[in-house]
Amino acid sequence: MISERSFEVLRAIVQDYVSTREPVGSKTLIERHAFGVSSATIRNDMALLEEEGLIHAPHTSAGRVPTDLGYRLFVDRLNELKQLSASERQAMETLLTDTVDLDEILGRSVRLLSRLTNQVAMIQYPTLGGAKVRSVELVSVGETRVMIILVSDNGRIQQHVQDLGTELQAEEIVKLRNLLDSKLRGAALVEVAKLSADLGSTLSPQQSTILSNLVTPLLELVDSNRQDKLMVAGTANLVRSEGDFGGNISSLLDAIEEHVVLLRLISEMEADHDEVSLRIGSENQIEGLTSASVLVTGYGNQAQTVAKVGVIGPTRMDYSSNIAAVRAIARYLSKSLGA
Amino acid sequence: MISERSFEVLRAIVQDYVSTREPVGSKTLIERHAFGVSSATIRNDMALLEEEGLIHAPHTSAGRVPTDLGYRLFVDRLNELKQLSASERQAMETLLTDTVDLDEILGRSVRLLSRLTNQVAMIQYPTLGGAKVRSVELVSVGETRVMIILVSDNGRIQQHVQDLGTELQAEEIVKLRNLLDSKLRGAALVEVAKLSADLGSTLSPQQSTILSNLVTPLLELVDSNRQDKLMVAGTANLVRSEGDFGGNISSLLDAIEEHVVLLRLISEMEADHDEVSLRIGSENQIEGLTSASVLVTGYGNQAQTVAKVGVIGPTRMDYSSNIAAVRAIARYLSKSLGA
DNA sequence: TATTGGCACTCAGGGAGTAAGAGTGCTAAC
DNA sequence: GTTAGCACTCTTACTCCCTGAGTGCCAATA
Repeated sequence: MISERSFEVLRAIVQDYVSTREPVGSKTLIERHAFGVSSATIRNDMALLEEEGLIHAPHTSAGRVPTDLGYRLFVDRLNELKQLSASERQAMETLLTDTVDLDEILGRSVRLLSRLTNQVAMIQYPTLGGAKVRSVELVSVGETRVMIILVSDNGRIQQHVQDLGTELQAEEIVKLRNLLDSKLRGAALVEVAKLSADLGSTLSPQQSTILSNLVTPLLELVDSNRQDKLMVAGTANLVRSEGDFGGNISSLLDAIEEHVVLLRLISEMEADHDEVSLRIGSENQIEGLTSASVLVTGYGNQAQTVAKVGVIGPTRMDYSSNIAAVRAIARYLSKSLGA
Repeated sequence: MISERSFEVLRAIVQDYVSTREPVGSKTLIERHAFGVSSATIRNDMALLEEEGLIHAPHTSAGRVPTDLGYRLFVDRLNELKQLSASERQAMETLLTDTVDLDEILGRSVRLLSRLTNQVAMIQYPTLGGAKVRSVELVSVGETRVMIILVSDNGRIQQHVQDLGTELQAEEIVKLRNLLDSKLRGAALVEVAKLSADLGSTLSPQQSTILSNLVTPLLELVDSNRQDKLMVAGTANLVRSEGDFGGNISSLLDAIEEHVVLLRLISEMEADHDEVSLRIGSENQIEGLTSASVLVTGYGNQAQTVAKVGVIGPTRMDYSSNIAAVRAIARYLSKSLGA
């Protein structure tokens, strides 16, 4: 419907507004961008864009600001992405070296992402997805307590300490461990619940009650993988762009601290490997996020999306750079986890 | 030096300013508090307080605001602390039930504390202090990687995954585990480094290189307990009281996200069990925190301080309530960890 | 000596009025 | 379809002024 030049005008408006933070008018537009036409022509285009709901004037005598819809169109037609700068690549490389610990990797990654984008960055802990059980371990942890360790083949390790009420002999623990491990090893995590049901046929009544005391937390471990954790960094960036929100930052910060809410949102957003999913402003129905944009992509090992990385910021953000940065971090994370 | 009534005036100023957020003048003061004297007398007292550097007038025709020194004196003479309200007690009770997981306990506690105080709350992960090794475990985690688990007698469990480069037989792992466990079990964490030195005399050269590959991360585990972790909640509260800072919130948020800085600060502050340590405004030399107050107390099991809990907020905060809340949470944490 | 009433003085904050400037929409001409 | 021109609309910043809260000081009082 809208002409090619009109779209170029939209793009210019988005770019200028993002960099200057000020409504952009027809005159400044032709000064900065070499359209071959006069300001009057641009004005006509702008009127059209406004009619389409893509831009909007805060007041009569002001320039125009992109609407959520405008950003959306801009992003959808975004073809060339910014490259990371040399120093940014450098930072990535430094990050890549050493670090084996999952927490460490994720922690460094969020911080880097938030610095790269100047936004709030978040990384979802890898979920088990279609992962399999690599091994189950039981370890005595003093008195009546036992630590259950679940190792899955995506490298994630989870543990839980369970109080069994009665003291166990070392041999008993070994026996139970062997039983659990042999039954569950190699099974998909999804199947663990089913498999655990028909265990313990060969055990004494006492032992089987103990076993059931162990299985319950084990299932919770598996399950806690779905309602998993989130790591966030760079909230200070939010305050810096406070003006871009309606001063509603505190509710936004609340929403961000409520990891549960974010996780739900994130998991709703479909983003396969190397694809980016984006919710702009009012596209988010979640309270507190309606004037923010959420940008995520998936990461994970071996072609299988395991979790999401992304940023949260004002709708007025540099989508192009941010998408590039989020992708880069996602690729890096995938590589790290693949190892 | 200053008279009893003058101090009462200071106290009234602090209280009024904290609750109204506005400089308080002599007239409003006698209206709200029943001093038996006239406003002129109060003015004389105020002049005295100002001379002492305890209060300060933002401008000539405004009321007075407490200085950092004023808050300090107020706090030092604070004798009656506010009680927690019934609903607050209720929240604590609810928190007390169930929950075994350390992360869970700490997580709930920070959130509760931040809600109780309307400030940024923080909890330092329990350090090992004088803790002892309860057991050391080695668990194979696929291919060439091994998980090292260190269980200490304060209930803390730490693990690390180490890539050994070569694949190990199950029996070898058991053997190494037994060796490590027998040597280190019961030892104070501080001694681990020394004890680890004279291990492996009975092993083949190949095995002893593997062993040293295991000991290194083990020592790091012990050591990582010193530069330990921090959990923070309620940063949104900061934004809400933005006006109380010089609009410098973003640098403050940065400082808060830099857990390392906070940890250093916290560890400098001496706060034994049930004692509260407080830095008011400029008493903090750390950049970004100079207009904030940091309030911490210790918590831990068996009469031994293990780590700190506290809040960060504007110097204009309700010290009395906050101290009460921080103490209550600390007591709760101590109780939970004692179990 | 401590307290008080009185009074002149100061100054931030809140309108009201004004001028400048940016930007628009419209129309008529190219 | 594009452009120049123009009248019109608002925001923003600035100035001026006024009001009210609050002070400091002084002389009188108990």
